[in-house]
Amino acid sequence: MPLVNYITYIMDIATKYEPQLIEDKWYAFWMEHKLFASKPNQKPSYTIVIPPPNVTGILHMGHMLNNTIQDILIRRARMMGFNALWVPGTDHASIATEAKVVAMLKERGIDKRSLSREEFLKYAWEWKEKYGGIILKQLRKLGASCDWDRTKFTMDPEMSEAVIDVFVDLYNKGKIYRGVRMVNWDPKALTAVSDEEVVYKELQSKLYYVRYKIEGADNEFVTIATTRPETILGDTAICMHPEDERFQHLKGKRAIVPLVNRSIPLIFDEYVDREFGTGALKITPAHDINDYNLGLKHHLDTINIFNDNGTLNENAQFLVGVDRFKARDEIIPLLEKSGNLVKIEDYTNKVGFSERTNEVIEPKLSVQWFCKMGEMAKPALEVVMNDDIRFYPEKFKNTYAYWMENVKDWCISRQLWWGHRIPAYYLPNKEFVVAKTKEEALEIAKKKFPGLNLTIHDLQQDEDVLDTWFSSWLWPMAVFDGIRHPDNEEVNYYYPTSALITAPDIIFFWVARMVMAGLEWNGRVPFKHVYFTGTVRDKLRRKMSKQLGNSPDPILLMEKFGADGVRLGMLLSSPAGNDLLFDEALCEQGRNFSNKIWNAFRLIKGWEISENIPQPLHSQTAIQWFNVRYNEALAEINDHFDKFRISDALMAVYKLIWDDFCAYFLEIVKPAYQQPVDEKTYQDIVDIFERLMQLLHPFMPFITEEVWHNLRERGENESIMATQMPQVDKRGDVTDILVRFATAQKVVENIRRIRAEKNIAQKNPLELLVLKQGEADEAMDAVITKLCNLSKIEYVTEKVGGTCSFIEQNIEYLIPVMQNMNVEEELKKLHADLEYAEKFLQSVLKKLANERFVSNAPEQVVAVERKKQADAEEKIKLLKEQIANLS
RNA sequence: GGGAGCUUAGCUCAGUUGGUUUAGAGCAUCUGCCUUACAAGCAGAGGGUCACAGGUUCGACUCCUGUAGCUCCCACCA
Repeated sequence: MPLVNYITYIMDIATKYEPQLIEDKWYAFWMEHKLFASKPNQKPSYTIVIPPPNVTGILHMGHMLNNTIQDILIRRARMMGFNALWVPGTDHASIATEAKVVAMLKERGIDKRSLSREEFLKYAWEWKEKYGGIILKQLRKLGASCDWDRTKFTMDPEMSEAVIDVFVDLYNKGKIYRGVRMVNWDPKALTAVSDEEVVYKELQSKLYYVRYKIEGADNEFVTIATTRPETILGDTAICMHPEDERFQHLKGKRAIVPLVNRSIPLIFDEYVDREFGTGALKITPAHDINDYNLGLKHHLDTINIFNDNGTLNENAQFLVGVDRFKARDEIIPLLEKSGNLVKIEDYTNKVGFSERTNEVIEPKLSVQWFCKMGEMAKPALEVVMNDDIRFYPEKFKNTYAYWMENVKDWCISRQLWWGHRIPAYYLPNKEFVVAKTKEEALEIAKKKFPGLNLTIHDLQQDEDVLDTWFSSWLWPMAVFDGIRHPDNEEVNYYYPTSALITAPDIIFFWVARMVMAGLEWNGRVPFKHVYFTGTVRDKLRRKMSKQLGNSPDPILLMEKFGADGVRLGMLLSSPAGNDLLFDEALCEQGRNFSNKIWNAFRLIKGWEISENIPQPLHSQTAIQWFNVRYNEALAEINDHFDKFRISDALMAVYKLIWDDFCAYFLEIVKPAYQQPVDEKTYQDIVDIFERLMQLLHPFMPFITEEVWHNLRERGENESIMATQMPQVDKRGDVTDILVRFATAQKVVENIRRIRAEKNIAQKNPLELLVLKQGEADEAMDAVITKLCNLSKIEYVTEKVGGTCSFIEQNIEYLIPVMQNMNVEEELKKLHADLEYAEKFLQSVLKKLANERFVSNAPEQVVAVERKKQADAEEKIKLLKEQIANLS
């Protein structure tokens, strides 16, 4: 490598911020000093409980967004003087985990069915200890400031006990019952799933027209249309609309089911849509929820033709043992052969899939446990509608209200082994008792049935476990042991939690139920604010998915851009509730920002400090201005946080640092090349930089800690995390300096534009003439002089030839230009300005000429218009003079 | 089928109770710069009849009505 290139190479490395080592170093430091730990104390609490990720889960972009926001809120609260606690943990995720374990067993050549429940659970725990909770480790990389010593798992012994307590309590209150219902059966997971766990997808399918012979009539048929011809084998009626003229003559008759030759009644019900298909509907009460309801109403037989795994059973008589989809294909030729198939049409319909296994849901009649929701929903609805709990964005209140008003009972049993086993114990006489333990169950049973002479061996515990959400809904209380010990110090201190950060798709599964549970067992809401994040999508608006391969690995992203960079990238474009269109370019922007800060830091550290030189006026002015500007931004940022506008808050910090601090402030106070900086200015710069790092810390914890530590001498145990966030200074009206500085900025921009247009390098000094009478603003002039490399600013009363000029605040500024000026271009620009000003004046005059405006609008508004008029007229006058001078 | 929400610059979004010059930001774009913190950078510039059509008002991006398009939620018609 040639020497010159080599030097450039070394310089490049030095100027880049390298997050990897720095991030690991500081995370270890925070852990070592237990800076995330919290215990109840005198300070007010600020609590967040993590939405527990599946114990099987690995970090994806949704987690990144969600947890970044939680960390920001927690870190900020900590610095705002709260005792901040973020409780981490994982969810046992019955179906997902059981599936993983079954898969693991299969790999080892073990069939789940060959194992006893106890044996299986042993493997499951083994799996959990070995592979579970990876996600929590990954969160550390992100910088998550969770109190890790408090990590909870929904199947920890005390958590499980709470779940069982709650079940028993609800049962005793009469809110849990056992019943035969049509449930959503997942034939792959072999369990019922709740309505919320079913997702409907549109499918291209067929509509089969099949005719049924009318009993006792020759050559008379009724034709139905169905998408599931295999269920014909379970038909127990045909239904038509009572007012449908086409079928009046069939009233009271019966039909014959094809193939199985069963005689079934023809019934009439308004449920049937006369327009659809043939107007006749086959009824299979065992395998369709609507048919089931009609069956109840019309007292129909129920014939279950499916096994639990979705194959046909003996009741079907045909195709026994064949899978339901294969049976659909195979029954068609049979129907054709028997002369019952009329025609087949293409048809698009919606089919329910299990969210967990992606298997087509089979409606199935079975005995399940249910939890009554109606009574609990009422108060839970109330607290959201009256803003005891606030939703961000607010629109989700509607969704929530609709669900709560139409809430249905919750199917809480699952036919799995991994989970909280239902504490119901069956007796030899088919009765059951519900109790916390088998021993307690025995006591109750003995009292209830004294004649049975029961022993512990007569009791058989229910084989099912509870829906995973039946433990999740207790999470905000249970992590503080607030179910078993409702009045303990921790739950009294930390509960209700401050904010819940979650995704809107679990508003019913989880959020609503937590509210119910909180009110039921604690009497208070579980959280004050609920912030709903959007869905993370790719830049083409597609959801992140494994199949599309459009989901980046967050760990790799953090290695590439730094955790700080990725955190920033996640947030830069994600207002609450709006989908985040993720693009690596956003992380790049985050990384660039890290680098910008890093270089500002390098700049300052490179200066020599002198106690012997006085503070220049421009530096003094810049410091005065920046402090006011900081205060203004701080107030704005606080306001954004109050409204949970996190990305707006970030943008405000971002601009404060990049635009105000780097682009203006540092450029003003920067000493000339190889010149020292005066002590006073230096100290103020460090102070300002420090306060900026504090403001940014919640968003970018790592780089801010690194810079903060190196700005001054720090003690071994000090951390930016433990500092107090600066507070808004409300004293005095200080907007004057902001206005004056803004004007100075305009002047600077004009001079820079002229330099660019005239191709005059920054190193060549310019003179600035100001056509103004009265006092000069020396402080701002000093700033302008520094930023624009002026040799002097002179106040004049008359125009000078050979100058470029511009107007700011109706003051004319002139710059003598040595080179030949392009008069034509100058004039063109002036004419454009003039045209703009005149058009503007016209619009103002038009308004003022409107008598109704003048008489109706508030005085203030009219005054503003008159001021606009005066200003515009003055500007036009100046522009005309300039044009005259040049012509 | 029912409900909610959205439509502002090329993209993603702000725009607080109607009136602060003729609508803002970030990114992207264009032009010129390797200037001594930073080319992952600096300086400057361009870009929008606020979806459409009406209405209310002295005045509408903002309020009302209708139309079109998009998104989400709920229901689950075979």
